[in-house]
Amino acid sequence: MPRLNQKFFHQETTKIARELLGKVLVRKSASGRGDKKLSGVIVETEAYTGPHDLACHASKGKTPRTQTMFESGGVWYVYMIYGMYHCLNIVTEGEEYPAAVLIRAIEPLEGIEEMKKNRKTEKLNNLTNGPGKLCDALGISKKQNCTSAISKDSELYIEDRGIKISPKNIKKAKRIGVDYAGIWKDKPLRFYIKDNDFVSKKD
DNA sequence: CAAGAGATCATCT
DNA sequence: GATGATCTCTTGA
Repeated sequence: MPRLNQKFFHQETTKIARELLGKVLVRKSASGRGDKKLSGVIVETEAYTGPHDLACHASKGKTPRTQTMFESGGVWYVYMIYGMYHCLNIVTEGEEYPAAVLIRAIEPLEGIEEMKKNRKTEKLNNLTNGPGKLCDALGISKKQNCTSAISKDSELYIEDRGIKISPKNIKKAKRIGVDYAGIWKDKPLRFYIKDNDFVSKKD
């Protein structure tokens, strides 16, 4: 299966956010006994489009936390929020241009039993339907911050398995939880697959 | 079902 | 010292 490469992540951020729908997020971990492979189809994303975007962490400038966003597109940006959850983003566009796409929800594909263990629930539709939940299910933490999504030995990457999402079935909406962002809070920069059960919030 | 509160800490002022 | 790109649980209709 072809992995998304640097060329893909150097496109415009909103385009990437849309095109990530239907792609497959793959988490390989060599921890414990034997290799584990966890994966799911990306069904919801949000674009954080650059230094001018007041919802984007990097709009406050380059700091120890946001410097990951200034890397060349194709590395993971993982941060902790509310003291207890992690959010997974893929950095986009060129070096020194801070932008990223937040992966908000996936539909579980492989490793579902492992995800249930990680999440301590049996409910399939409560495993990965939110940014904090999917990090929990896939065992993602700040260890993955600033690691590559495109290098050969990456434990976390995105595949194109040929799933095509028709533009008709892509919904646009305002982003979640960014009410502080002035005129940027209502911009339609959230994308999700219409009628998918694993989307975190619908309008 | 909706609304509200509490959890809990890295980050920046 | 305040706050957040969230989630879960409790309460009450």
